[in-house]
Amino acid sequence: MPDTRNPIPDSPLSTKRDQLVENALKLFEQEGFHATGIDRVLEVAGVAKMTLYKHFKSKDELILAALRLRDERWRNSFMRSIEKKAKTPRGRLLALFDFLAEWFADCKFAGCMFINASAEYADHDNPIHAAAAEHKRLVEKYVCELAAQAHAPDPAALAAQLCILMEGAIVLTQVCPSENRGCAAAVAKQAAEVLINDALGEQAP
Amino acid sequence: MPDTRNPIPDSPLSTKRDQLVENALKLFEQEGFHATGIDRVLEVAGVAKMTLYKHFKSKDELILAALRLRDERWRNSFMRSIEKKAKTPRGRLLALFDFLAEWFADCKFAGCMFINASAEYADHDNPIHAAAAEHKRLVEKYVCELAAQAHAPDPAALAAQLCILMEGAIVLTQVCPSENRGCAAAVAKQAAEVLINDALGEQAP
DNA sequence: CAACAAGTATACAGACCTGTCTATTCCATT
DNA sequence: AATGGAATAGACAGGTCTGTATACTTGTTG
Repeated sequence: MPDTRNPIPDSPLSTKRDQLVENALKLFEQEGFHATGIDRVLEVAGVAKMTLYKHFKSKDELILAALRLRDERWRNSFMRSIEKKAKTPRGRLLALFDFLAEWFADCKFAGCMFINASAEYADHDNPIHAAAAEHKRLVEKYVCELAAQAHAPDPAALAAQLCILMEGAIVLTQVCPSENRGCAAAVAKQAAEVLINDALGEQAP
Repeated sequence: MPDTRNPIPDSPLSTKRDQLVENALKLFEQEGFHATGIDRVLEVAGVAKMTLYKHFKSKDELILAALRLRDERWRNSFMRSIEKKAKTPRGRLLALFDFLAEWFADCKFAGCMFINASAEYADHDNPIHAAAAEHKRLVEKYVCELAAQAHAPDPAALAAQLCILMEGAIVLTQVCPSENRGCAAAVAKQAAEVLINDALGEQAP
């Protein structure tokens, strides 16, 4: 089998498949899933249609690949950022919301791709919707681990509360981008502080 | 001008226009906006295509009409329910989440139509997106009034926190419908209790 | 009865969509 | 030089979408 990768092996766009997923990800995020046609993806990626259908069975498969890439990247960036921002478990629970603030400040912020996917593919049995649910589950699992490290008496309960705050901040920033909405992350962080104090006790370790 | 309304005047479906908006509302909510074609709406509503385009300039206008109806109905039901559930301002702030729990329990719950609209029409200048933002603004305004009646020192801040909790519960219930997700409203209510106590002081009036 | 407003049925234009097919080119390895 | 895998361009099928045009029916009002 010949090496068909481009001159820089292991570079992010080393294969046609990667180019497709990469550009599909951007377009689906910015424009939506139904609103982004296959032809638009091909045009932006600079790839022929037959190449797409050699790598993916259908548009839905491409969407799933884009969501998988997004999930992997987002959670990696999320966890690395949190762990860099604070060293104590309690500090990290608060840092969740600093991460959100930075994300929202990106001028290309277009909401959470997984929430958007759930909205467009409402059927819960749809693999796309299922992928979105799995992403949220994994995020909550990580937050739950942080809560456990902070010795919360009921880590799952605290994690559930904090995740609800996170999702709420994401949604309000997406729906109401202007107004005083830039501060949704800050508001959520203040609320989180109260909830964390309530769960862990005021004296922070 | 002749009275072309059906025999029962002021009934919910007294005009063809009402039939269109009513059925469009249901379909857009259950299936999504892009995924619901005009023809499907016409079929379900039992109305001819020309009639639709006599009443609405475009599909987007129909979507806007459906969203306006939804906003009016949802907020009415929301406010009436809250005010029935509790008599004290503090109790009403908590009752927000009982309303959500009932909403989520509906087997046809398909998330918040306005969040979904924002996802499908990402451009903030799009009138559909703007209508969604306005809806959220009005909801928050109402919550803010409740917070003021409860004598919160900073009603806007408390309302912002509670609204973030509400949106988070809505989104998580939509994205992760199964699992232990039915309890998102209950988790949010517990968090709200802590936040309300923190804002108002423990002794409830 | 005549006029008119509202709605209907149906066909159609034109665009766009996903997915398939074919014939060709490129290029690395053998 | 020959082989064969990967990608290409481009046409195309078959469907769906929005929106328009036309001709017809119905029922009410004056």
